[in-house]
Amino acid sequence: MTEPQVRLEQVIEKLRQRAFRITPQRLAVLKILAESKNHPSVDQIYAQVSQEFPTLSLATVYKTVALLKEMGELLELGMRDGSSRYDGNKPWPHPHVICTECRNIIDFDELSLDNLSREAAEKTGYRIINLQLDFLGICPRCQSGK
Amino acid sequence: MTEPQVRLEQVIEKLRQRAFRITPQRLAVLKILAESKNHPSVDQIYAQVSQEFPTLSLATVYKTVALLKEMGELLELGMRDGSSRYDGNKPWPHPHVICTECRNIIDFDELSLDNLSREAAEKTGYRIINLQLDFLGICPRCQSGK
DNA sequence: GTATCTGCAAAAGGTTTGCATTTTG
DNA sequence: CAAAATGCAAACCTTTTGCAGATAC
Repeated sequence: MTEPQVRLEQVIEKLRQRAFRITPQRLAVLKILAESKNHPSVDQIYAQVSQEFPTLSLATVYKTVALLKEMGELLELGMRDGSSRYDGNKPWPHPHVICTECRNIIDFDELSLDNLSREAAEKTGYRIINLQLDFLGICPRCQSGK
Repeated sequence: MTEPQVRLEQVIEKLRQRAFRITPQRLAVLKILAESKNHPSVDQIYAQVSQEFPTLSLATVYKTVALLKEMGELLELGMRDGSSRYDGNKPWPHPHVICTECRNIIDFDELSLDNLSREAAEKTGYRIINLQLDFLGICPRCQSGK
């Protein structure tokens, strides 16, 4: 995991390079995402940043997220219900383990996806751009009925 | 791949066992799903069955799909955009390769997911119930600009 | 005959869009 | 000062829900 403040600087630099503006709202959203080990949803980002910026709108969060995604600086985790969760610290594809009860999401880095990707490309002829591997289950905490 | 007519009989039998009714609408939806190698969406199922049953409603297709899912006789493939595609022939988790241009979906059976599942369970303590592995890319046809 | 299923229309829920206003560089 | 970003509200789209009427067993 990249240090949050380092990661934040990286993304700010990328924004500058492409002449996007560093607004206070963006900066606040960026901060949350740079340290996002909990894979927040847009709603969660909004809720957190709102405390600091009461005038912040959901639309702005959505637009910021879309921008970062387009820049390749944000990993979008599409949930099955149509909503998404985000990882702004490690924006490349990696496996996740998702609790279907409490919706907690953790990384599962023991498995590299590069080989799988290459293999799929060879066997199918597709040019593979992206992949998503999700394990769905019940986390230890929810198993114990906490 | 199970022969479509065999698969159809299997599912009908399961429905009978649980005292669900075999309506003409259900039967028509079931037929499409039993031979679904193209991983149809609800809309596509609806469009196809509508030709035979002009009075069919989307809601009925959704309800049938939900029932089969609950019975474990249908695999739901959650797309990132909130929509879903279905496999009624092989209802257990298996990897897919998805074209982001034409939305064509093919199976990628060279890779077994059972070991991955077990490994994730051991390493994380989660009880793994389900998993989804999707490769996203451009199919050969779309690469050639057809 | 009765519990279940169908089909319509309305509601839901996350996300996107249009546009007037504000702000950044 | 010009171009870009914000914030509001309306629009979108797939899926879900409630309910009256129809139907399988």
